[in-house]
Amino acid sequence: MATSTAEDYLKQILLLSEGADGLVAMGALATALDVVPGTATTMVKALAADGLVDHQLRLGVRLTAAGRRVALGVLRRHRLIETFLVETLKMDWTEVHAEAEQLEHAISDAVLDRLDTLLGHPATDPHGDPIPSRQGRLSSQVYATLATCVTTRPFRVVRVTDQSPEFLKFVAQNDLLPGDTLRVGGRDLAAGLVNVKQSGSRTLALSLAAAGKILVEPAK
Amino acid sequence: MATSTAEDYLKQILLLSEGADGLVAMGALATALDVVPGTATTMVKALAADGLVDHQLRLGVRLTAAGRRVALGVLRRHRLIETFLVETLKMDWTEVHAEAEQLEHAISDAVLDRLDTLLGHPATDPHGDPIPSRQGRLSSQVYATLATCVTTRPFRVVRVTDQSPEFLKFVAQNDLLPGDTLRVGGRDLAAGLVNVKQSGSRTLALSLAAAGKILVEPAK
DNA sequence: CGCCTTGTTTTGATTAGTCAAATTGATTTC
DNA sequence: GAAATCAATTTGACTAATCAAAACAAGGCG
Repeated sequence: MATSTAEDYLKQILLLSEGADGLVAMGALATALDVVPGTATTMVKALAADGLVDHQLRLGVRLTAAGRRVALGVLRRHRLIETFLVETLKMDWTEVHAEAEQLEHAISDAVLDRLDTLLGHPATDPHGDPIPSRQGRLSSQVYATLATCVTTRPFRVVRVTDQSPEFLKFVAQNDLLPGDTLRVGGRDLAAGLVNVKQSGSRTLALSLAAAGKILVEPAK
Repeated sequence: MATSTAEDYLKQILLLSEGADGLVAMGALATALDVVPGTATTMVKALAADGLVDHQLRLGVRLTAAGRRVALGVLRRHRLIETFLVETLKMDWTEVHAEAEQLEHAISDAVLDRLDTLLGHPATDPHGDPIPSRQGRLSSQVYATLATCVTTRPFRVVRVTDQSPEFLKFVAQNDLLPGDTLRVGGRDLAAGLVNVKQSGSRTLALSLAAAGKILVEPAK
């Protein structure tokens, strides 16, 4: 079992259930995987037969312990590969996601361990996403976002939760990379805008939706 | 087109047609790919329909120019990956073949180019197999083997043409690695044996079949 | 010359993954 | 409380890759 397609389903279920109550809707899963809903239903039934997921008919799906183990393995491979592509091969931050999407299904544990060692056992990938440990432990720290943090103190960006090249490019061009510090000047909820104050008295406006994808922690 | 399976067929046809008159028998292809003959026939017909191979009914198959281009690309990926695994990740010489078999279908040209640069544009992989250039040029130098070389002068191993871990392990344990120098003491054709004299007056006997897999060039 | 062996091709089934479209179930909405 | 809406599931069909086993072609041999 555990074909590359199955791995994709499991990984996606894991990602979509983060934060939520755990049940992932079929529609959301199908959209994320770019298949029609019926296909997702069929595949989820097969995964359920293998004991990798728990399918609540008509309500959604959640990972079993076994499925979660597989999914964390895939996620570890994905994020270590991304880190390798950026750190070692100096590839563009904004494009490694797609590369890793392919490689995560082809790389063996032996190679992965070497990579992990070469990189010094990194805790997060270049986007700030935590890398599951070899034992399948995933740091699930809850961070504030630019949409939710207080305006009274400076913050440092720790993670960007949108892997699309467009968004990542925007982030890079506006100094919102993990590690960059800033402070939220204020929010206009009616207009759905967040004002960010950066170093050098520079100011930047972004939508609440975009702000919610930038996770931060108190600076210093 | 060019699924990962098709890539494997094309690569294998290229490898099997080396040296031979160019026509690869279906049986040999099927054996190399570990499928039944009928499967090879079916797949070859499909590749022929795509203009990647020339199928001579009942006689065999050869690559077209387009097919050769694809096959050389796969071979380049395979051998560069092997080199990377050994040089950069310090993996075991005898096991990287299987790893590369998977990765060669998942790696993009962008990543491959970085790898090539990182490794300093190597001309051969760790087994001494030539790496096709980005333009699809493949050095096809003809070497003597331990089964064919003269006994009057020393030689240096340049290539080992059997990727099985067992054979590679044997090679490594007996100082027959690419770069090692030696001299053929004599041959007993009746018994099918070759006697090799190594540094330190060490002597080693191996079968003609094994000797034929070790390519050499005049030392110094 | 006809038979037999060997290798190749065909045929019919199977598995994994997918889509389009019809159907079903559940929830709002009136 | 029926009707309308929306998501989920089912059904039937398709593609890629494979196998098992039957059918076939071509030489080689008696």
